[in-house]
Amino acid sequence: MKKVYPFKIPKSLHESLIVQIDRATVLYDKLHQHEEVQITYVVSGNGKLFVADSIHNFGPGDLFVIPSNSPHLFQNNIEEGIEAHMISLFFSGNTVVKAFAHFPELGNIRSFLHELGAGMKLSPCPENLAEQMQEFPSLVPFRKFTRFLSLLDRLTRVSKVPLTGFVYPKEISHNEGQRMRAIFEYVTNNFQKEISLNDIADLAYMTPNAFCRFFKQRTNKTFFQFLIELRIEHACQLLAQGHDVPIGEIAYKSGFRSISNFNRKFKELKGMAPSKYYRSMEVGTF
DNA sequence: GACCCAGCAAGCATCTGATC
DNA sequence: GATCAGATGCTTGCTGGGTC
Repeated sequence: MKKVYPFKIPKSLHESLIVQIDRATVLYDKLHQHEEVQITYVVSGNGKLFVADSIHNFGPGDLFVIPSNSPHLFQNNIEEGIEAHMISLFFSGNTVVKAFAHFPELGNIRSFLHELGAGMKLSPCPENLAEQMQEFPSLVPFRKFTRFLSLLDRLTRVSKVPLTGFVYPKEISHNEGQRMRAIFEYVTNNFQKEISLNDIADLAYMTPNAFCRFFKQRTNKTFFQFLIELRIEHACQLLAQGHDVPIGEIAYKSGFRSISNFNRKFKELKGMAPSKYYRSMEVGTF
């Protein structure tokens, strides 16, 4: 098995803020974590973002704030062949909180970073924030820093959607990381097929019972809860694409073998039936 | 008539607590 | 991390009602 995390953001001695542009059809495809807080704006591309115990669809105009040491992975939708274009900022949350400690004027930003635990999503991101993110790569260091302050200030005032209900308490060990990565990789590549607990436990070199415990301890949800969420997110993507595909076919393509079970799970997670979700996408209420 | 959705019951897979 | 037993809850298949 290949070696992966923990990830280290390359940073020079003269920079506290890293701006990174990613342009690729296949993004960095390993579940990873790093000490730096990550703010990512999606210019183009779409796919799935895995953060800790949660899965989110991403698309153009979305902005994500991923907290320190939160395991995550952006997976671009290769089937559509659209290149993903993302602009990301990385910075040490602890350093910023400490540096701002003596400036009462920055109290709101300090509290914001302190309470960032679950991360956040802005979908779609307000236009002024989107413009700010796209300007970052062309700014000189000083302007980059002042713009960064302004960005954080704006983020404290927008309405946010938390990314996850589970805050990772610590860094994952290397062995645990390899296991979790193998599990995520297998599931994301095979969720449309039937996956048994035995299959996935074998993959982790564990008994089914030990695997259930291992997975729950590290994600705060059962393996099948995770799998169902992944399948429902995929179904949402298919529904959002329109094309008048029957609900039954979408259920099948998302890995469900029974429409009634698909309907039930969909409603549990999205609060509405699949057909209602499809209609709401058509009239643009999302 | 076709499709979608929800309710129900049975069987089975999965989860959990206790213990080693 | 493994084993065991009991509890829990998930899946499946069937049915009937609603909507277009």
